[in-house]
Amino acid sequence: MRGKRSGRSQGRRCGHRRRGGESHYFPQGCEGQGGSRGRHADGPDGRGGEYSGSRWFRRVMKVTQLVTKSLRDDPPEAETASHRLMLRAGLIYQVAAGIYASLPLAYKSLRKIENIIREEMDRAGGQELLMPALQPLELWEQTGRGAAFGDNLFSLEDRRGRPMVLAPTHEEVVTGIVKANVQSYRDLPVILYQIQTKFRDEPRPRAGLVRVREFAMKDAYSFNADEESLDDSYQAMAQAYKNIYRRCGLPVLMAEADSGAIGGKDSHEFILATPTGEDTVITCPACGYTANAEKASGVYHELPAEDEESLEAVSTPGVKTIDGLAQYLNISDEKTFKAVFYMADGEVVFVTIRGDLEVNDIKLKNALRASDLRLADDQEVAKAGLVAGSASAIGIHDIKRVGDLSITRGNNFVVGGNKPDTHLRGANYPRDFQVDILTDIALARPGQGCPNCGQPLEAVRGVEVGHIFKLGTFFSEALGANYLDREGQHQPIIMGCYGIGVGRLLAAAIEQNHDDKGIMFPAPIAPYQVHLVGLNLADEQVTEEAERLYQELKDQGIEVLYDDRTDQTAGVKLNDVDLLGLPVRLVVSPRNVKAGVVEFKQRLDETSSLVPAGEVVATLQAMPEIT
RNA sequence: CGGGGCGUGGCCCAGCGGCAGGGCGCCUGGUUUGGGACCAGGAGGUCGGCAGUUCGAAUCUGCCCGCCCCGACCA
Repeated sequence: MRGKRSGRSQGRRCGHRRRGGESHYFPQGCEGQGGSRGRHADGPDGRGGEYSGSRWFRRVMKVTQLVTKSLRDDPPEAETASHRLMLRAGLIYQVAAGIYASLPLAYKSLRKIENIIREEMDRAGGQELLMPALQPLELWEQTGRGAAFGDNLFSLEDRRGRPMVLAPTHEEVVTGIVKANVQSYRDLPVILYQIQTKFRDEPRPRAGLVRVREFAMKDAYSFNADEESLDDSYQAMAQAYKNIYRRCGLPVLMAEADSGAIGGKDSHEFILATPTGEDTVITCPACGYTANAEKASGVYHELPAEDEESLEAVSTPGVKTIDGLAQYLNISDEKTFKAVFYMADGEVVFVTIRGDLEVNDIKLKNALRASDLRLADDQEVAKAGLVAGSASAIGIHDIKRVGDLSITRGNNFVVGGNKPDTHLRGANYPRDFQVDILTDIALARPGQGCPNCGQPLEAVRGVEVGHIFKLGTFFSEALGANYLDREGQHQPIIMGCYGIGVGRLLAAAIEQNHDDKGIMFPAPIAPYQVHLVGLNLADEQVTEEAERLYQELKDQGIEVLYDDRTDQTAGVKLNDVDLLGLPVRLVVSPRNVKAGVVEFKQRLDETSSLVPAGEVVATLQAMPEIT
């Protein structure tokens, strides 16, 4: 450790040098960080100061030493921004579909993200552990999840022919660990977490690191004796997640989510908004209500009550759609019922919903408790004796019927006549027909009212960068993970699980933070904080000054990537700087050296400024976000 | 799994029955140096694989493999 840095560095790290109340990144003290910065242990190559002490990261790098190179052209296979930019900037290397190597620059970012996650998990009471990726299939059969994952499970055999899997997640193993180590309510609660590689044989990997088949993931698992305790753990994790995203410089939406086939009551997704995202959340700008598209509910137009009219057939030649029907009869589509046919686990299901609404497949699947749900095809519809385009629940008895709550709101609807070119007016539920299940299965849409405050809802696309679940007792019951309560009774442990895809988070961060020139890294997850560029390094004075500045930054513990290439023109170098998108660019050039200044520019800013060479370090150290 | 697109030096692409090409990059020498330089010389490819058609196949046909996009799927 050589001296002058360490003291002030630690103070800085703890936030003491923040100014003006700005506190974007390190708002909560500095547990778990003590002394890891500003220490200059000699690295394995003996070059002092290039490695951080306890983390053993290389803190500085010369471009001429970097293995990877940027690409001049956009890779044609990459359409989404993060994928394109990560390939171009030399962050990732594709090995196969959905399988990537993280090259040194990306790996630095990933390690930073991991460390932020690690610190927040530890702060929330988590204990880190490592579990095997390779597991016997038998374990997955005990919970039925071998079948549930199906082809998404990477499977193989060991040399004795024993079926094995590459784990897509670790609930089974972690539950076994807890079962072996927890007997009493006194041992609970427990939160364990892991950051490691997981495998899912995704049917369609896409968008670079957004959806891959092998990926680094943080999963945490909570084990609690009762619901209240589970709630505490869940809230602690939710808060930890918020801290993580804030510290990464990423604004995320926390959305109510469907808890899935296994899940218990609560589930939330964390969504980073970007137009190329795979998921849609419905959100209320007025009150903050946010839910994913599968879960969200919206308030739709209420129809005034009317006296029930009698049922009457109308001829509707050629009319097969709701739009066509509304137009033909000159009525609003709100005054019609649509019929939709599904196949749920091989059984035809008849679904009725108001004509202006759409069926939410996930809600329907949950209502039916079906494991496989899809739209019925024409043959299946015909075989069930249903008339597509003119169907209604009236007179249907031998098929399972599901009605959306919207069919109870209003009177005198136009419905199918169950024979071609015929509809019925004056249809009223439940006078004219019944359903087997009546519940909310409507898809929420932007423009509908917020269920909390009634203001119009909006739809936002984004990438899911975290998901937390209350699991309940599914795994503990299947695997016999019980504890003894105060009365000496065996009880299944109540579980929760909490995941963040590390690589996906990086990809989503880039997806959200880039321009047409390249990446714009949020400082906390940037591979280096400063991109030092020497222009015209054939000039000895320039080289001397650039090297001096590099050394000074290195000595001050500032992470710097130094473009020391002598064989590239200014254009190439400056474009590479914009492409990689580190927070700060410093340019040393003949004219700057003559003037005794260094050009200073932030990636987020349009303009640069000239800083006296002697004040560069002080300028950087005055920036709260630069580490 | 359905639909579409694409596989040609390290990268981006042209060629589509008759000698395998261009740009970038790379190597050597020289000139250049603030937004993807210039000159001269040079290295580098079983044209994704297999089979077939043909005097002759990168080019036509069939099968297969791989990659990308849309959809399905995504506790």
